[in-house]
Amino acid sequence: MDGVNMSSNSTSNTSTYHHGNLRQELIAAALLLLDDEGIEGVGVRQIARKVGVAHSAPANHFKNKRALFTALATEIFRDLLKSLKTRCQRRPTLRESIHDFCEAMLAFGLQYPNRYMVMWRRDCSDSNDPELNAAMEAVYQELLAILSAQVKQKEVDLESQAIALWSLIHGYTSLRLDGNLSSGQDSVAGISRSSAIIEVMLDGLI
Amino acid sequence: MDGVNMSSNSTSNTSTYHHGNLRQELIAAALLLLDDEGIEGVGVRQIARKVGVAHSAPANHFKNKRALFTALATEIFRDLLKSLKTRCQRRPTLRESIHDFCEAMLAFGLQYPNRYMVMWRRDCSDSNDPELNAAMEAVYQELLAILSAQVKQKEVDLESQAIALWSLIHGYTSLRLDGNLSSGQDSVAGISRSSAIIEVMLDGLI
DNA sequence: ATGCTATATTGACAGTGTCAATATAAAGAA
DNA sequence: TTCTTTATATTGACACTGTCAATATAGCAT
Repeated sequence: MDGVNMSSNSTSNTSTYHHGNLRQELIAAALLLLDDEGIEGVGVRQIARKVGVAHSAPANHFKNKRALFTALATEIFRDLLKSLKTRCQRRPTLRESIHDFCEAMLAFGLQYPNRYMVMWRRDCSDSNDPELNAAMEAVYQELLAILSAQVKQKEVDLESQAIALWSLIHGYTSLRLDGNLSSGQDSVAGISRSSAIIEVMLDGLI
Repeated sequence: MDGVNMSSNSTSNTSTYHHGNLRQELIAAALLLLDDEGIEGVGVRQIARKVGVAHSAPANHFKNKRALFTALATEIFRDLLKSLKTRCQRRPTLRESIHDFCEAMLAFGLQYPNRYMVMWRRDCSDSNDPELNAAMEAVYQELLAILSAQVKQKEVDLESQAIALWSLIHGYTSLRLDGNLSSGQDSVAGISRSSAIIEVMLDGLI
């Protein structure tokens, strides 16, 4: 209640008491571990070991492993959004905008496959966490904004079109990352498979 | 206490030392456990406990936990295929056939959410297992058969159309099961959301 | 019967997440 | 200053887990 300095960190403050800011370092270490060893490699003790603190130190910053994964997923969603915003400048046609968005999403998944999977693994994180939900919603809203700016009105409502596109790109990326598409299916006739399936969505199946 | 003959296994069905078809019972128990407690609840010891055998008995039938999940996922894929085959009789129009297929897939996911997730979790199972891959491929081929029977030739090749549809339904189902679609989005204007997004795919976005 | 092999049990080991008790460092009040 | 309170870190324990090695048992072929 001192009220002198109100410019900094009125909300998310991880103050520097003992270790500096352990919370941030824990998440950074978790990200490294995630990239290197996969989801299985991300454990409370493992992370603590990596940072160089006692095995139970993380408990001060994260109630439990689930809370840690929740923070991790939130961070990743925010990174994804940043990546989308920089890679998808506004384009003249809706077709190009959609292609950009989808390609950017897929690119993020291919670059950080484990991060991508963690984002959607709600069994690892707290499904009801407001910050996590907000971070995910922000990404979806980015797509919705593209559509609502230029989409033509059809018999199917806008929201359904957004969800369809959202499902398509997420489904394709997931299948790719999980290795559930036969190899050699990544491209066809010189163009990438992702471009092709977006074309299907744009022009219709029949 | 000693002296009493406790060799008479008073418990269950076949009280033989050698269990007969333990492998099958282990998978059955794993399925129950999966439905009830989620993926986290499926453990080697837990399953053994459920069946009533020693904690290390499963090792004779499954090299390790990953092998167990591989067999489990294979079984689930086969169940899904059976379910698809019975629910999707051949329909007069391609539009109806596709709707049937997608609705059946979604229905399976909604009925057995944990089973659905295990199917695609390649980090739990052995990605290179030929039986597992064959079981998955068989489901995909079912969709491909529907398309190739009736689809009109367009500028985009058939395989891309199949992958697009495959991605769409899998993506939508995953989003639903992971709770990543805001509630109240399950239907719109009286028809199910899944029907709406399939319409988007069929007719095209723009 | 005697082996042989498949299968089941037991016990151990290293690893995990989480909790309770304790220690220490920093911030605030006297 | 000194004292107190609070926030953070450590230690040790507990009940788990998956996996391995050694052992026991059952069933089958010879």
